[in-house]
Amino acid sequence: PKNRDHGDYATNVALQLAKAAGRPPRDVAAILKTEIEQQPGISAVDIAGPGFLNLRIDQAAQGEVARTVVVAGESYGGNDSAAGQRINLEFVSSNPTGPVHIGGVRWAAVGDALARVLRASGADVTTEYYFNDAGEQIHRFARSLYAAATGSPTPDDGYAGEYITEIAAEIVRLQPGVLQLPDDEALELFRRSGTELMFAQIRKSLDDFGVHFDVFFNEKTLHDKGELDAALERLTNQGHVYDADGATWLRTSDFGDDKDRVLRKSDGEWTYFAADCAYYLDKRERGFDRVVIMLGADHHGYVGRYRALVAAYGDDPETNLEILIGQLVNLVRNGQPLKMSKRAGTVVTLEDLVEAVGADAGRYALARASTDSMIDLDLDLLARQSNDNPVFYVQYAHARIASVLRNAADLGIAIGDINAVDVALLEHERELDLLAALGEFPRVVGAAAELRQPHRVARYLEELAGVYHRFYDACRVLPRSDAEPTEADEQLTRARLLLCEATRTVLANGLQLLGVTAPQRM
RNA sequence: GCGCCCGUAGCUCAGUGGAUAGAGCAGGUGCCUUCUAAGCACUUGGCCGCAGGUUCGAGUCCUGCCGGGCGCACCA
Repeated sequence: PKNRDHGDYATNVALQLAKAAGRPPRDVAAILKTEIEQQPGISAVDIAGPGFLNLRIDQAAQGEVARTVVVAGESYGGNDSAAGQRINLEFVSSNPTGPVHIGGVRWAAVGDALARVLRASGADVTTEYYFNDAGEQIHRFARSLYAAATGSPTPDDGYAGEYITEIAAEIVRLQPGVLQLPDDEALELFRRSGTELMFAQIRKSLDDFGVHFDVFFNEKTLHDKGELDAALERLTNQGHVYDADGATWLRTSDFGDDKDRVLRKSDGEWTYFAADCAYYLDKRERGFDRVVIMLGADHHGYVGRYRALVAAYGDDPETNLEILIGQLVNLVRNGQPLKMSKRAGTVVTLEDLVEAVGADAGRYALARASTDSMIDLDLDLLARQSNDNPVFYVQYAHARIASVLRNAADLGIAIGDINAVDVALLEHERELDLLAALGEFPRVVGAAAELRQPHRVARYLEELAGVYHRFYDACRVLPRSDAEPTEADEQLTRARLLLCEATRTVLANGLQLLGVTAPQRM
């Protein structure tokens, strides 16, 4: 309950059951009260208001949370809310024609945190990055590199920017003869080497951000292995493909899409969507029963066709597919919106963000917001390293505890035999608040996994950090230098040290789920 | 025109149909002669966009409207 006057735990289950039971809520509550009162660890059950059940648990049972947390250690927070699910989680997947820009960064932070939260909740997760290294945009990329290498102007439909000239120069350095080759051969070499160098740069920047994908999947392999043909054949056999205007179409409108989609254009080229069809099938054949794709709001129009292609295969879009749409990131500097323009050189990349504010501040700022809301990222604010960014509030709590534990060790004070600690001594209001908060963690992680909302973990950590700071302020852990502790004092010290270690564990585990470091000192 | 997301304190945002709507920042007043003051305590600040509806109960669900963002290709 929000209000501790309503007990240590509260439930509205009697209100929920009243209709089905055909009895007034308070009558249902009375029946439950009798049952619950007999359970071990329960000290009181009260019926309140329209039929809430407010439970109080024994002091000792409350304190056991601290011991449970410390014994579980790094595994505390684990739960089974997503147990047994085989999930392929695709995110970022920005084109290998340039660095990961700020839009993709949000998914890197949120997607990676979601993967961690799902794993902690029992899911078998493979994270995947899809490189669109086939098709027209790669040819543009190659032409842009070639132009840059020869000092020609950027093609009208090409890519500009410093990274193009840098990569072009790198290719010329590695392949000194490239400019003497015939045009088509040179272009092919720029395409191949350019995408490889771009891959490497993208992987490096993600790596520096602490995001490590299990699989980097190249679209080109779908083409090379004939998987588009196989997908087309399968969809044709299912009876959902037709020819019109010289093109080959998938009748997605049969499955709720706005209009049918072209698989193969009248010029014989595959569409991007055809590759999507093959890619989905590839994932399914690799054994994933749930294909999860995170997309920016600027791509939400694809949801309909994705669902339709899944249905066209005979799969169930409700269970086999999940598309998570996240709103876009606005870049702000000094409170003014920053327009990104490749020509003006104001493109902000993942590398820029890490360089400007560090991976911790960047990841936390992105991961603490609900993906349903647009966020403004103020680079100056983040770089200031003040408590404008709540990450420092949380990290500070961790560092503060680490300091207490260091001091305890210096004084020769140890928790000792963990089973001998008398956790019933933890009875101060601030201690009980802290114990209650610690006990919530597994449920928070489970909910974050189920709802695909890793930001819940961040918000929880901010709450927990606050509860700890208030505990720290009210409850002295270590003896003062001028004190002569009694045996009772020493027992309380050990119990509080255990509570500190438990809190430190949860803060560290939570930060780990967000891919943020838990510092020993600040 | 159609579709998705948002509208909660001065600002940025939490809030899984429950009890008196929260946090950070900003503003005000205090607290370091002993474990980290990147902290704590107290305080100022709310027609939860508007109007209906469902419900024992709505910031939360439904409908309509207003305002903002994004999207509606044989592009990628």
